[in-house]
Amino acid sequence: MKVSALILHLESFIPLKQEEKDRIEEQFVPQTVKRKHKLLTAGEVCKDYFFVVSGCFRMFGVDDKGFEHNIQFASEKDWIADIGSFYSQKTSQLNIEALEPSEVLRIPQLGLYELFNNIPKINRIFKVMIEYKYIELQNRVLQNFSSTAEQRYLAFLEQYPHLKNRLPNTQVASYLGITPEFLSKIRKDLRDS
Amino acid sequence: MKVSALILHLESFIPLKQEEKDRIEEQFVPQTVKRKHKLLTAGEVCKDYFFVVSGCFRMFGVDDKGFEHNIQFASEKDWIADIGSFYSQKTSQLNIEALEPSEVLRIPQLGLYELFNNIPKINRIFKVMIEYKYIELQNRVLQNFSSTAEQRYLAFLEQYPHLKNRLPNTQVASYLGITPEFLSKIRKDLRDS
DNA sequence: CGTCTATTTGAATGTACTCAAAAGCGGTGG
DNA sequence: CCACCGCTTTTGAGTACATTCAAATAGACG
Repeated sequence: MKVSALILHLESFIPLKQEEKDRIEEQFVPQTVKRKHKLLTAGEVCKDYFFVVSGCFRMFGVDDKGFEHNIQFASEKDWIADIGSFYSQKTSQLNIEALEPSEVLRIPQLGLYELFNNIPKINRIFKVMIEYKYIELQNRVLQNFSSTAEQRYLAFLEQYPHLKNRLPNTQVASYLGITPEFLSKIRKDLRDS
Repeated sequence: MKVSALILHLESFIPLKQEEKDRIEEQFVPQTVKRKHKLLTAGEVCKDYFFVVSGCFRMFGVDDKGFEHNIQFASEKDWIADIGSFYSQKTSQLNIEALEPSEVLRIPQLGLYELFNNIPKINRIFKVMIEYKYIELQNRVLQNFSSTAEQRYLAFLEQYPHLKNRLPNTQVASYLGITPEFLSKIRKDLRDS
């Protein structure tokens, strides 16, 4: 049952009453996503928040030269949405795309607001979740400034061991902010040493 | 009165009852901070959250070569803390330092938790605040990947006009992730063109 | 007024990118 | 089961963006 993964995840933050669980389950819609299919396309408004039950996604932007830059990956038990677009209901500059066949639980804006208004715990859980994500991003900014591409690659392997054998290197390179060619050279150097 | 700046700021998110305002004011301690004085030093635990009433701060990390990297600035009506350290009560790797003579309102961990537990609105306000900061950071990551130092400098000037004539260029360079020398060359090129 | 810090400038260097091309790998259809 | 296609990975040569180091100049604060 897909929804149980979500409830399990939420309860790892704060235990929920049965009545609360029921109300939460009501708002989520299960969805199967094919590889390369997009949950969000730049130019659209991000109307839903997604909880990843299985599979893997990337969120990326495209610069003026047409190059894609991965901002984050999301796999099992992770959340993904362009929260800037979601809360403002302005068009998004970002894309969310499945890197594998995946299953998600989708909650539309109104459904989530319903939960925020009626279940205070959900507010607290979402506050804590975004705090974690904020800390992660902050570390990433700091790391991008203070270390070489090779050090960042090694740090990525340590921090996301469950992703390293699952993603093509071109996706990892895009996440690290380097070209696939350069990542290939880094990997060669690491093998040789 | 220092505290009124805080209440005004909070009410820009959600209106508060007089009773709530009183409870909030109780928890904050006004503090004057001299230039170059630190609110947080790497190696300590971040025990307080700060609201900046006047002045300006930088938060920075130091890499293994001893170079400082500015993660964020905080001036009037902004909040600053190493939230990773604050919530986990583990030692921080970051420093928070006044760039100008400043005034802050300090709230200790217990005081903030008291507010979180007794005033649900405060939870929602802090959730929204961190969401804004998250979006800002995300844009910064994307920009660092997709544009040159010159473009990032121009974007910085546009995004933080109130800071541009207030900060030494070495601080701006550290925020942009470049050397002061290179920023100087960028500024020269912009003047010449 | 002196000291300390910030800014500018230049030459040599390094890290990562561009472009091009070849080799590898996995899946699909005949 | 093999051949082919698309996509990823590797390799190399030349280049660009940004750094390092050093030194001169300018500014700011006490």
